[in-house]
Amino acid sequence: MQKVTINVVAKHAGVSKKTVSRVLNDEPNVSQSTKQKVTDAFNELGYRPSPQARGLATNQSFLIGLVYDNPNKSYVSDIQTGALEICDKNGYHLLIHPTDHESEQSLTGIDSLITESRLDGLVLTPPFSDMKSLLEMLDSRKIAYVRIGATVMESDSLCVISNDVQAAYQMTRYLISLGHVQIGFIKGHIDHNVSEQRFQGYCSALEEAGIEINSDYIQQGDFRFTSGEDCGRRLLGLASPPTAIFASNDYMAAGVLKVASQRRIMIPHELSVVGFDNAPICEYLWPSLTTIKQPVRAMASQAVNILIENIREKGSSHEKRQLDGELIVRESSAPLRV
Amino acid sequence: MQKVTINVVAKHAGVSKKTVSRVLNDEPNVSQSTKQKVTDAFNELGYRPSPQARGLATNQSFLIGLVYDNPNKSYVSDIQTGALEICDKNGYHLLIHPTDHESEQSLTGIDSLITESRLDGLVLTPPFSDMKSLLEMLDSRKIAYVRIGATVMESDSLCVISNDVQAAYQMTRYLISLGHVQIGFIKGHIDHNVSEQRFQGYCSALEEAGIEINSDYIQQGDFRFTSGEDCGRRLLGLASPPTAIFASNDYMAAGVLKVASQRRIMIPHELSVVGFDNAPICEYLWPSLTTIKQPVRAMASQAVNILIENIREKGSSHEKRQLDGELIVRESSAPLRV
DNA sequence: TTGCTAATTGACACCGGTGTCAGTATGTGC
DNA sequence: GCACATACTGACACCGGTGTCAATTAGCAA
Repeated sequence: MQKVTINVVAKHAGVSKKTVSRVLNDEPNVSQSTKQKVTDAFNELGYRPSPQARGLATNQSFLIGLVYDNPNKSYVSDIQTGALEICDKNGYHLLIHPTDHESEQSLTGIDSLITESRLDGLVLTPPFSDMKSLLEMLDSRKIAYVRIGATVMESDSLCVISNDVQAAYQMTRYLISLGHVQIGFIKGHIDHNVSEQRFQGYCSALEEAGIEINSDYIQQGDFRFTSGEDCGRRLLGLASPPTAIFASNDYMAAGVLKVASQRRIMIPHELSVVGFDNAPICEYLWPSLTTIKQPVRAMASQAVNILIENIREKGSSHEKRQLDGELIVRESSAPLRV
Repeated sequence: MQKVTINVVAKHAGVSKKTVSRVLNDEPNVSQSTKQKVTDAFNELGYRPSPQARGLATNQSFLIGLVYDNPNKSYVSDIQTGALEICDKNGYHLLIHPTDHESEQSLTGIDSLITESRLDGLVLTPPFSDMKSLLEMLDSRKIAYVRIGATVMESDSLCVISNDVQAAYQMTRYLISLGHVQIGFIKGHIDHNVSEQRFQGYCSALEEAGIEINSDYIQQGDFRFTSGEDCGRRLLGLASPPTAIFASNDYMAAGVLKVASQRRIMIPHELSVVGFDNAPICEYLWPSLTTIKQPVRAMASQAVNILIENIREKGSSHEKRQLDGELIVRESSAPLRV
């Protein structure tokens, strides 16, 4: 069984290889009858065009790079799944590129990834979505890219973001609807723009409900488990502690759960604790964690979708899309006990 | 700034493109002076050879596929990290291919991945490592592959495995050393060969210590959180419950923790609970979980290492490697209270 | 039927590298 | 000095597709 090349197909169908190429690419000006002959030959021979040769001729690689630096393995996995789904559908492949965003080499690493692999496009996740030097490099090299979860807007780039303000607002309203008034909040890492957005959602829900914002109830965390413990300890140590705590992510919420458990505080009866992100731990904690599920996977697939569209149309579109999060109620939240 | 091809380099260095190619591939029979000229040209022009063209000429793709179907995102992430590390070092790229091992299409999916992307090699993770139909297909198509965590041995294939028997033995010995004699065990999914291996390790440690194996203490789980709950409930409901429970993975151990917590059983003072795998939840649970850390990442990098070696040497080696796990002691285990 | 436009097809160069092989330069033993 | 092996080097075809452009065929009005 020798290799089935375009020449073999052409001979088999009795046409020139250029005509085979035309059928392959759905080009116009091919008669129905020849098209049929060629298609039959495809099937009979089990022909698969070589992406290498194709790429060499068209200066494409059918490769899309995914850049990330996220310790949250679940997030990365969801992003990959969403991206792959669309890549597969369109005959593209995904090259994953985890890299340390604080390292000097991350930029040159991405640079050489592009030149070496001849990437057709790049998917950026936070914090790369907002990394100015990177965006400038990509712009100057005219590489197509799409930014996921970017907070700094630029008019001429593709972008898919989640509505964190709205999600945090929704969560806070939910807690209020349970009767809570004393609601603590643990902020995320100060460098991450989403931290501010989530805090904003919290604030606007309180304001809307006419609840005064108590600065004692607001603690600065950094998205890590241990910071959740610290902030939880401070909140629960207050003279008049909150009856509900909203942590900006699930790991910090888990930290609060631990502290509460150590102090024999019954959750959710004495205290409601909620998180953000729907990390896998939510289900394995006891009690399981009420949280916001981010449309991570959907964001990734939409991102790749508009990226591929953009590649095909040579950068004509500048689409931006925004997706909403979803409230997932589990065991860690309950109505306020009167 | 036009594209820097091999022709440009050749002109710049004043040699033929073939000579440039020789330097590129470290071929013999190039004089020191020419080599220097060409190398200088490389640097001055920032030349990067096109993998597409190279691949077209040599019938290689410099692409390695990674096949998996594992709901454990942390495991997948570690595998990817380990594999990528070595790929990068050797100028290969990794194509990830998650697929449902129970689906009929998984086999054809892998098949078309190979033909379409012209993969140079494949890394298989469980359960694909032991999927006979897949291995036969790869053998007949003469695709190089390496199996991670395979349990069925075949003499002529590359293989990297972990020593689960030894790890489970080590864990059980640790519990015994704490003074425990009544040690419960929750078996893993009956279809996974590692389940039996872990159970074996448990048994042999007990035997060695002269502790009789009590069949009441052995429960059949399926690696899932809920099965951990069920088995935990049964074990703790015994007239003479165990003082330590060894679950075959961390999720089931988390289930036991939940049940214990609901029953107000103090861990680790009244009951030691240990898991296996070192999943991320170990650190976020309270108390944090004593477990076995599998050398997942190292296994992946070694796998890719021997795979690439094999590709280069045209399948001459049939190496097998075995790596040991590591006991990680956290808060969930303590000496038996007398 | 003729003339003209539009649709269809194929010859051939080219993408950017590598393999083959023949040609030239260099070194060695006599 | 010569014969010969050995070290370098480059011309050219080729990998498997696509782009260009010219040639052929078909369709249709006059």
